[in-house]
Amino acid sequence: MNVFLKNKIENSISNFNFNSGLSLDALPVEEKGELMEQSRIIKIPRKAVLYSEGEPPKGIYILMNGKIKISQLNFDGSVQILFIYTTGEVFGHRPLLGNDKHPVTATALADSEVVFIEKDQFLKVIERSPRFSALIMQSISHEFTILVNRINIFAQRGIKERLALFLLILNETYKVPGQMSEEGEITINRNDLAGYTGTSVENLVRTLKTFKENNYIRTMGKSIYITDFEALYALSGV
Amino acid sequence: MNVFLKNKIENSISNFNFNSGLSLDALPVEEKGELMEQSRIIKIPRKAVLYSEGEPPKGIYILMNGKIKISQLNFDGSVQILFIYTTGEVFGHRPLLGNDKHPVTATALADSEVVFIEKDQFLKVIERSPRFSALIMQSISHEFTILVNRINIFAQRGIKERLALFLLILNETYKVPGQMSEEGEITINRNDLAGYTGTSVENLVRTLKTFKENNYIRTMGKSIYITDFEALYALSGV
DNA sequence: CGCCGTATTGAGCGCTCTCAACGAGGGTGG
DNA sequence: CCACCCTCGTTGAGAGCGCTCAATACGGCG
Repeated sequence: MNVFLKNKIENSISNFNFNSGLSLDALPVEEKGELMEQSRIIKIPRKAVLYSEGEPPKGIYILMNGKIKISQLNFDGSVQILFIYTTGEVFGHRPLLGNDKHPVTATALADSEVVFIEKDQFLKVIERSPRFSALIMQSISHEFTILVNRINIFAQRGIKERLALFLLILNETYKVPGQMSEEGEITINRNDLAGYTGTSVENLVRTLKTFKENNYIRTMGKSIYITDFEALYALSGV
Repeated sequence: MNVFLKNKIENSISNFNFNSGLSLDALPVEEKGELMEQSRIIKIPRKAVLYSEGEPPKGIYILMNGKIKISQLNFDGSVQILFIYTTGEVFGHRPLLGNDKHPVTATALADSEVVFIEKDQFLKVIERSPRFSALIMQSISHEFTILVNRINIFAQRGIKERLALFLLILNETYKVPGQMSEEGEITINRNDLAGYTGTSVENLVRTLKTFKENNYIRTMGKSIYITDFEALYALSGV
């Protein structure tokens, strides 16, 4: 894939996904140190729940390695996956700041490790550091924009288009950082992918099949690899 | 409608709508004064556009009276309405803080007046006031939660359910503040209501018709009045 | 080998969309 | 004042998409 197209696609995708929206790397050393001094590491095995919908938030989390899915349960029992976080991403801070209970459930998709920072510690550092406040406002505002874009996708596009877009997003999520290849191994299972796309498993499988027949993707076991980025990009209509 | 039920419904609806999410009333007098000193009032006649998708944000707006719709255009020409702002609401601050271009277009649904505050002035006050920063972080974080809930709605529910929910939201938007009656006159036209619900005009009309036949709503001319809040609430499944 | 969770395929139905036509109401110009 | 037009709302018919239910493969693990 030529580099111009690659950039164009990544650029568009970034309007619908906020991997590393909030990075503590941009923080001055003092604030970062202060945050980290009370932190501890939590291990979450695959399928374990980090927090559940309805719980009061206890602190914020930074994902060190693994994958965490953020999902919401419907009254009818169906599950919608909203985000999948990967290494380096910060989460759990928004309900803390907004005085909400957790609106979502966080579950490990793979064995994961997170750094946990206590609510009080986090709020204390924020209060003292305008720099940190500004960083958070910037990140959440940007993420707000991204969610608005997503609502549009869900309200207006069919499953083919949505899946095309989410595969491109997942490729970003699953590709190995620092590696030149733009192709990631998407290891999410069909049920979760259906919940992410907002459809049933059967429909998801059928759509994947047509993508395979068109050589947009290929599969090995349960893993999915994108073979034609441009086609998916065109299909997603973004 | 008994007061217990009314509260339950309003409470649930507030998870999907953020009327008055950010209110400057909670600001200390000095900050508010500083913000307002450079402000000016802009009149926007019905159907006029306040700002368009893709423009760089110039400042923030406080709606004094009227109604402003926030919409996004799709590549296929369809329009999704995301919010409808009413008196007292603040908007346009998020792209400013997130360094984004406007992701949406703001159009007057009725003759409106807004207070406009310059970008620089707004950012200056924020920088100086941790109190203001905290207020904004709280508001945007909460709004983020609401958008997450909405994505779920669009991804998982059919048109009947969505329309039931949005009618309840619009009732809050259109009811006269301070008036005891919980019933508002929803004056939005069919095309906009379809764009808000995320469906076609024809489908919208049909769904409205079944609501009328079930006595959930009644219409007078183009206005819609809710007659059975409980039924719509149950239907919305929230 | 049998079990269980996951993936895939098939069939049929219902919902939603699109295209098309018609109706109602308001405004304008003759 | 009336005829016309334009916008908005409503109704009908047919096609296609996406859902559910049901059955069948597949693969790891005891």
